[in-house]
Amino acid sequence: VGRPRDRRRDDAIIAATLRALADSGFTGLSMESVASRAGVGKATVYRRWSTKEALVTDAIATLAAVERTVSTTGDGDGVDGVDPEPVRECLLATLAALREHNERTLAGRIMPRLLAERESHPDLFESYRNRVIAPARDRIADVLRQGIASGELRADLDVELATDVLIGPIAYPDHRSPTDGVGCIDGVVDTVLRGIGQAP
Amino acid sequence: VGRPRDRRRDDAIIAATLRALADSGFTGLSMESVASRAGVGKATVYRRWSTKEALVTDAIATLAAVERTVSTTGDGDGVDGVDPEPVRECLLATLAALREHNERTLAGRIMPRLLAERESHPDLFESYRNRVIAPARDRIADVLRQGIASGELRADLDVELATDVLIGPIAYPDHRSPTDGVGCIDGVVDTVLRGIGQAP
Amino acid sequence: VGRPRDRRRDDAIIAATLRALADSGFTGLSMESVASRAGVGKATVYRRWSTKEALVTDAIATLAAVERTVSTTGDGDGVDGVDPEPVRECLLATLAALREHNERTLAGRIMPRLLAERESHPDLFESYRNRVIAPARDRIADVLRQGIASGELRADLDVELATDVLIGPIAYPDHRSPTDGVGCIDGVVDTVLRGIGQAP
Amino acid sequence: VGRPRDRRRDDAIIAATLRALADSGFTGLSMESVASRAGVGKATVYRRWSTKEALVTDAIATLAAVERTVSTTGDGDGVDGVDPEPVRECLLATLAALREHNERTLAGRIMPRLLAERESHPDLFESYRNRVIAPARDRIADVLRQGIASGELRADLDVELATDVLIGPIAYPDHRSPTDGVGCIDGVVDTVLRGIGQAP
DNA sequence: ACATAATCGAGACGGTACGTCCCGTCTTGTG
DNA sequence: CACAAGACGGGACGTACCGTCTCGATTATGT
Repeated sequence: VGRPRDRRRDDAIIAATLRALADSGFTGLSMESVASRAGVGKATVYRRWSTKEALVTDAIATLAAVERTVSTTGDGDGVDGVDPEPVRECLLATLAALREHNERTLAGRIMPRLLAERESHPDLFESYRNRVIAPARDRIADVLRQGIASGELRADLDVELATDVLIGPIAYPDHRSPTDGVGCIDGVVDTVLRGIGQAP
Repeated sequence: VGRPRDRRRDDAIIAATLRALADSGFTGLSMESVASRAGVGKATVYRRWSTKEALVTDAIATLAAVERTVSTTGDGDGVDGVDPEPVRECLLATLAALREHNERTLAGRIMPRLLAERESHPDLFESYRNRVIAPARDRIADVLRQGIASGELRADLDVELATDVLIGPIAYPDHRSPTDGVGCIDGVVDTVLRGIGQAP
Repeated sequence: VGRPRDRRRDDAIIAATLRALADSGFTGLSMESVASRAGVGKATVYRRWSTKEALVTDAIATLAAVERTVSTTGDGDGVDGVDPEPVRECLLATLAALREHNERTLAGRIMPRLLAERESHPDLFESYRNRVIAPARDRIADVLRQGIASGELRADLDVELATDVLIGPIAYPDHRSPTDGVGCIDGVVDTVLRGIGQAP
Repeated sequence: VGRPRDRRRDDAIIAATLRALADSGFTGLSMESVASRAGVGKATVYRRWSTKEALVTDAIATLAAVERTVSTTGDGDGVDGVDPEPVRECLLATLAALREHNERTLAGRIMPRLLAERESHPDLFESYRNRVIAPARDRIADVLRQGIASGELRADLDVELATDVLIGPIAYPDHRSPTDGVGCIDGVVDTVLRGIGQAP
């Protein structure tokens, strides 16, 4: 009995939390700013999440993982062999999707915040890793495993290591000088595919 | 005329600033905490740096770049052929030195802080990039160029791209799951050297 | 709309202000000490009075004037003549009431503070004069005018001057040596009544 | 041995102390402001007076008492009777001299400061009383005693009480409304001389 | 219909952190 | 040594912000 809670407030608060997290990080985030951004009274926030940790944890849990690229799903057998370089194309498509997802959603801006506060709040980054990073790495690893199966990639390939070197320039685009930078996906893929060593 | 300033205070304040920056980031850093960490009155800090920006900028400027590894300097011709794989060894040594420098000094803990606040304070991250990141990338690029000259590496290698894929797992070790993790330098170098594609 | 202000805080703040004013004067008074004395947060004080001047001005305005002595009111005609020396008795009662009021309330301790800072803050002293001093002088002047009307006092008496000489030892009891001092009301009244000159 | 102290600094410091005392009172006075007003380094002040109390005490001790009025000295017998009202004239001259001295020197501005802080620093006010107030009262009392001796004043006069009522309007001129005010010495003297009561 | 009870926005409230300012102590170089 | 200039640590105060609380208004629900 009594006035029921308005479910739309939940969504507004979560969205406001993600925006505040992207703008200020966990420490800089305050329940007051979340309430203000959501156009909601402070009591309405505290009635649902009693602590900042609980609120942010739930907000991170809603971060959608990158959607599975259509081209990687479906086949994998390559019985017809219509595509001469399916692995290279799949990698390019997957990495481009990751980059686009990173730049479009708040996840790309939230990650460095959580990474910076990993020492003081390791659980938050861990939650982010499971929700966003792990699925993204899985997309790449899937392509790599597919390539191994099809014989295009080395059989002794360490998938995790290869994922590391492929995802690095995507996940941390700020590492290079800003003048260079964008649109290097093709170069990264080719560099890693062929290797930098002189062919024997 | 008057009592001269004590130069030791400058050093103590800069050191305290770096520690505070590593612990709290730029926004979370307060002049009061710096003074307290340095065992110094607040007026002593403000007498030298009137704003937080000026103090942090100067502090970042003192961050020592990683020292040039001895093995990369010296020779490079390899005329006698005593070293069968000089490029691989040089890369391993350089990357290990970078990782060690990252973990030992505060630079490794300061970087994610500055990266997280790059949107609001791009100049600070830019300063850090020039002071720490650029020299570190130069170490790797030097080795790569040396390898190209000696014929061990492809002549058409894009040095910047190769640096990206090599430095990624070192600069951002937290990207992988913590259970995996450490000591993958050999794997990264070998993966990039040989390439992941099936040898033709 | 919103939570309404608690009126009891106003009273507590005003009372604390008067105490602080008596203890430290206007310059020495700080909003922080007022808040502390009132058992109130600083924001609660600033929400009501944005400046120290406004707060102290309002506090002084609440200083109650000395209440009108009962014996001076009421009659004045003296038709029955039952009281052979009504003016002397009335003066004694009035001056005693003033002294008692001065010593009991904070007004007596606040006055020298405001007087000392009259140069820098003349408005505060002026407010005090209107609230406390003027009513007190009026009590005496009333008695004097009544005495003139009844024929007990000189018709050509300058009421203001007579008030001056009568109120002086009451308002500034510290002027005399502390060893002498107290309880001289009778002497003052008789001295002023009879004059110090040899009767003609 | 060594450089001797400059005696002129002592005078400058004392003068600066009195000015600071008049402007800010004892609590508001700081050694720094004294040194600044005196055009002297802080160490020069502390070399001579180690505490603020010692400095202010010495400064008050230098406050000159009001000089004895010429008309009160000299004769006093009045055997020839050339002066029909010597007491009235002497009182007027003495009170005028006191008022002039009060307004001209810093003593008049220092007194309310010390009076306001009498509770916290009774010794300072006591020192001031002995140095300034007591001599001033003595000037009046001398005239009164002379008048008693000459028969012009009542033989049973309480000199202290009469001094109280006479000096009040001079010592505390701010008690009256500022619109009235100045030049009331004649009125005060006549009022006290003749008394306010109807002549019998 | 309508009383009930919980939700909701607004804002008061106490507490805390921080930058500014000021003071007394000290440490220089100069006379 | 005296003297000024000024560095130094410490502390007080006003500002701003946050989490908790209290209010009046609103809104479904159950009788």
